[in-house]
Amino acid sequence: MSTVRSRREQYSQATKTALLEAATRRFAEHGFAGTSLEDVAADIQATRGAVYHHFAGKKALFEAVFEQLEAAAIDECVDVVEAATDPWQAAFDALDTFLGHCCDPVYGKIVWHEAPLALGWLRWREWEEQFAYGLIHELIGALMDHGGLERRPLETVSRIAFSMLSAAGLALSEAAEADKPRLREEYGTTIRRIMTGLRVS
Amino acid sequence: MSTVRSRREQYSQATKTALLEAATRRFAEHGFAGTSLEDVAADIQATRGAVYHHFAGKKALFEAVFEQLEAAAIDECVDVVEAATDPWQAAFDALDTFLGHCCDPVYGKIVWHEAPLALGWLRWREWEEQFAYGLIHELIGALMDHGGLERRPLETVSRIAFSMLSAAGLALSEAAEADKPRLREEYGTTIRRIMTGLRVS
DNA sequence: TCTGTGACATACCCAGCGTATGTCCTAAAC
DNA sequence: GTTTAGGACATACGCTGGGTATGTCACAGA
Repeated sequence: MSTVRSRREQYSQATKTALLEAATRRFAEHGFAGTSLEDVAADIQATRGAVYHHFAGKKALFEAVFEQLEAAAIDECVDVVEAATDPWQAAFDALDTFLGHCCDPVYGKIVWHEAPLALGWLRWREWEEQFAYGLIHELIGALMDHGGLERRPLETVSRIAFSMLSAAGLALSEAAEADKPRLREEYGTTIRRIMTGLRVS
Repeated sequence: MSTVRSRREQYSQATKTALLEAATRRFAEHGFAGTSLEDVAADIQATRGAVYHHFAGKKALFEAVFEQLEAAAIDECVDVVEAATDPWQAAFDALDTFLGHCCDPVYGKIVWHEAPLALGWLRWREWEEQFAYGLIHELIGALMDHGGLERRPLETVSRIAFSMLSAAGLALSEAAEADKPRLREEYGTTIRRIMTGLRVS
């Protein structure tokens, strides 16, 4: 997999990684609008030229940060889903894993707080479609097919489910560290209760 | 109520109103970021000086637009709530009124699409707390007290309810005109179904 | 050793917000 | 009727920050 790399290539890769890390910190701390590329570059003793060499622009840099965080989170959710035996357990385990991730301040702030602001709703959902959205679709579809979940328009139900998760993610990401366990519990049980309330058989 | 106004005052008020209207159109069409104060001013044959005379800045102008739209919508919802006889009818009527409002492209775009982007989540929710949020709190509280709605942390339930409305508002505001009736129906029945699923008595 | 190219740095342009200052015109005071 | 104060804008400027065009240097291959 990893071929032998020239020193140049290694340096370049290291720079890109460092930029991503710095950008992640900056975006999480100061938000998208409050972060200038100048600052990000300065954090790794470079200039904006380096940023524009590795990324197409500010948005692209943010998207790279976003994608990295989101991919990690979704991967973990997919794992627990695949490990589950019935659709309800799959959905609830995924929910719990997701809520756990949202307690990470960096993930919460960037994915739920900043991403819609930075990318706009449209691009944000395009990205989410690639990640969470597909999983939600799948989970809810499975619940309707084999879990006795009342059959309703999948798109609408998915959007609503997504919005509930978004509310939880937002709440957790801006909560004080001390409140997170309680909030996580509250959102978890409430969302589970809402879903089971839709069960008809 | 309306005292006699000097001509100057009348002119000034007319300018301010015209600015608000122009800004509403611009923000609805091109979004917050895509609208420059230059354009808004030019629309009424004025300069940015006029904008800065009447409003503290771009955000303040947007907030004025936002407040105007939101106040009108909430007022109408409050009316139907007050006309209702039981808490479930109140909640469902308010929901329906709300969904109706979201079909207005201007309201939908500005309040649900642009406002969070323009103001950030925090300031947005501060505003919403003043409008929708209070009403939702009240409605859900009443449902818990007298409607047999399962008693759960009010704050969390309100946030989740709010997020569902937000999803509906967002979906309706970006839907093609032809899809709106169907979507409105789908979101309405689904949300009602979710709420009744939480009834325990 | 020479040349090409990748990895940046530097320098510049431009949009757009905010602000400081200027101007005109009205309304009131004298 | 003249003066004066202040409101309602217009004009001009500074500054931040994203994007782009160009320059430079080191490394890799011939």
